[in-house]
Amino acid sequence: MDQQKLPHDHHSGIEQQFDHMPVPEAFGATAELFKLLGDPTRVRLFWLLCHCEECVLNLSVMMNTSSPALSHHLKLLKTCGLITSRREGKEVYYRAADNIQAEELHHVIEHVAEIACPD
Amino acid sequence: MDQQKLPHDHHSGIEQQFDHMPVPEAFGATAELFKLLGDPTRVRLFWLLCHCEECVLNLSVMMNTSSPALSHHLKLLKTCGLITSRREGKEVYYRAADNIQAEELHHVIEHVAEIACPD
DNA sequence: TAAACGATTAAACGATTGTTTAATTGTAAT
DNA sequence: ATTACAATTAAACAATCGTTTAATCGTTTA
Repeated sequence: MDQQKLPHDHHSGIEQQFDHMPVPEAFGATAELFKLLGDPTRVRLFWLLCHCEECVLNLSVMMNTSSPALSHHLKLLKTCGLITSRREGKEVYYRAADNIQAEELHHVIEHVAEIACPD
Repeated sequence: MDQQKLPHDHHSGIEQQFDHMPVPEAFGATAELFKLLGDPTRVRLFWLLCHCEECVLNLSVMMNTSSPALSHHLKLLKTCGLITSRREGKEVYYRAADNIQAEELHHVIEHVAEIACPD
């Protein structure tokens, strides 16, 4: 929102206020996070990983999804830092990351979806 | 997650806990909301409407987007109840809806995007 | 009632996304 | 080494999404 004049002047004082409107790029990372949880499989998977740490095979059964598909979703969630993983023998365990973004998004899921979370 | 046995037993007590795991449908509405804000244009538009009430033409200039495109996004946001509109003469004014979902998502945007919000 | 203006809708296009199937990598046990 | 098992990667496909262009709808004013 640079200094240009708006077509209509509704006397809302909006022009001065938004001369310093954040540039589009400022929202890119946020949109990316939301897009990640904008898939039914993925938001359910993330919610699940907020409540347990499990290996891919168990997760795929809990989620009723093929493991290649799940692996794909896990990779996306991990790339954005929403979940972490550790290998133990042949298995890789995933769980929600321990950061503010993950906590806040978990909270929103609970609140918006009105899902009763365990413990 | 019905009563079925998991492939691996990691003794985490996860099986009992998630016998009452929410069904996939429970996450549908939440995913829909996140998907809505998973677009850079739309999340920026929503953020803008959290801070002002404006007509489509002004919004399209602020957003640097064509009005048909903007109209499309506005419709989506309105359908999910994140924004409201009122007509005044030839113009239609939009603003963020006054509900918990909108407030909470606005808060997440601020927090995650680390955007300094006016006033 | 015409003309002008703001907003919305419709159709079409290119781009992105999620799933499937098959092949591959990594680790442990025989 | 070779077999078995868990996880990931690759390629291909249908489906969805966001933008553009053009046409239409609704309201106000001349």
